[in-house]
Amino acid sequence: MSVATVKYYLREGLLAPGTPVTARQSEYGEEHLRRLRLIRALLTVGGMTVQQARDVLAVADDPAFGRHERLGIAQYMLGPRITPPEESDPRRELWDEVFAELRELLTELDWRVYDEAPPLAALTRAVVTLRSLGYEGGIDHIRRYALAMHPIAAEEYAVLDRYPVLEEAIEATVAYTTLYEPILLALRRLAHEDVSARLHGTARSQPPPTPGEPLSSS
Amino acid sequence: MSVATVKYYLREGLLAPGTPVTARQSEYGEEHLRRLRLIRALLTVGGMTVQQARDVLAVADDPAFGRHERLGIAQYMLGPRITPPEESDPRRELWDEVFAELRELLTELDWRVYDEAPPLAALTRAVVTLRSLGYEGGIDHIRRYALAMHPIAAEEYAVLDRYPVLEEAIEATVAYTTLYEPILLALRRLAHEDVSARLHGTARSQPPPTPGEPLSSS
DNA sequence: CCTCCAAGGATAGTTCAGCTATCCATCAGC
DNA sequence: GCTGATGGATAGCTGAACTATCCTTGGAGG
Repeated sequence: MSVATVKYYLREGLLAPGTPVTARQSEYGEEHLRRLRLIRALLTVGGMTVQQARDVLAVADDPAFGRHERLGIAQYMLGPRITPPEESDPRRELWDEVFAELRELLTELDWRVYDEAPPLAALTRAVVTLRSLGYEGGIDHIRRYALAMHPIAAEEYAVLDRYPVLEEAIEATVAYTTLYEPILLALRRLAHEDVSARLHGTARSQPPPTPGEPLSSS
Repeated sequence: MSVATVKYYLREGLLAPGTPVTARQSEYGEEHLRRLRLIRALLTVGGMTVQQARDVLAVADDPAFGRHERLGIAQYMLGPRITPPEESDPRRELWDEVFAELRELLTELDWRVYDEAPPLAALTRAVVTLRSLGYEGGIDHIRRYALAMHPIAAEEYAVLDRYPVLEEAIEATVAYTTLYEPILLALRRLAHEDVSARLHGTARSQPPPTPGEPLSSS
């Protein structure tokens, strides 16, 4: 990573400035290196924008919040920020309908989440999109997913709760929340591959064509 | 969506040109609209790049492959394309170590996947990153995730197998694979929120601060 | 004490993706 | 024949994430 990039992160507020020893020299410690590694991880593996990373890390660093607030807020900042369509938008009706169904599901599952939770908006949008395309976006599917995810989330939370030092817990929250996402998605796809191979053993008996380049025909 | 954008998608090969009725007029049908909706969904909800969307849709349209190949290849094209570090790269050692562990896990689970499967590279990178940051990237965690995902993947595959018309099945594969990802991730975060609220009921008793704007202090 | 140059800071430039706007030629319809 | 919407090509725009340059400063070697 180049010096210019580090300067850029400093400018953008992702990285705290070192304590200036003199006017022309600042001191950077081990925590700066860790932070830099975390930033790179968020941007590359986590696929976050610099904006998002800044906001998340700002909360993580903000002593104005207590432990659980900081963990919770960090969570809130992590995902994409979806806003519902305008009142006037014709798609709003479908949105409201889906949102109501999802709320009902959450009530049924007895999940204690806020109506304003960003992931709920993201969930609503995804389901709305699926249905708009004419695909199965039924609540039964969602319920199955939800039931599969809950124990995993509980497990993860237990891991996070074991960090005694708040700063480390925050950073761990950010890291786990973000970096386990690609893991989850990759495993889903590997599972697809296995299911596919299992159902029709002959398919893809040879290594599949290399992706990345446009395919031969077409 | 503006006409200019549609032209752009045509140029980029995401959308098949209509059959030219005359030199100054082409005919677009219902399938073009569906394709456009799918493209928008892949780009916005799915978070894909135009490049990726093009490649995936190219396979979906390519009659040179059979049903299962096309489903499989589409899967392969969908995810991010990760390449392992160079042989010379010092991080390569860790990469190989993690990769070997993951292979072993997959063998233990009896999942039939290729060593070259892109999701496997993505998985490896995520685990490598976690460990590089000093976090828990143990195989036991991964196994738990894998066991949770497999039945879900099987269920999804069953849904896809019910599409009789190949073209529809392909498009459905792309749609489901991509659009269920944000659903999965959103549910994981909602589950986190529930677990957190459950463990310390007082935390976040008031609606959390609005994300999107820089917070007050900090 | 003077010079030198590495580090800090500011500013402008670069690259790429994803659009967006303009221009021009064409030809169905009046 | 004239018009004007449409297709096609080309160039421009915007934002994100860097990257390169320049200028300033002040401690260290001489």
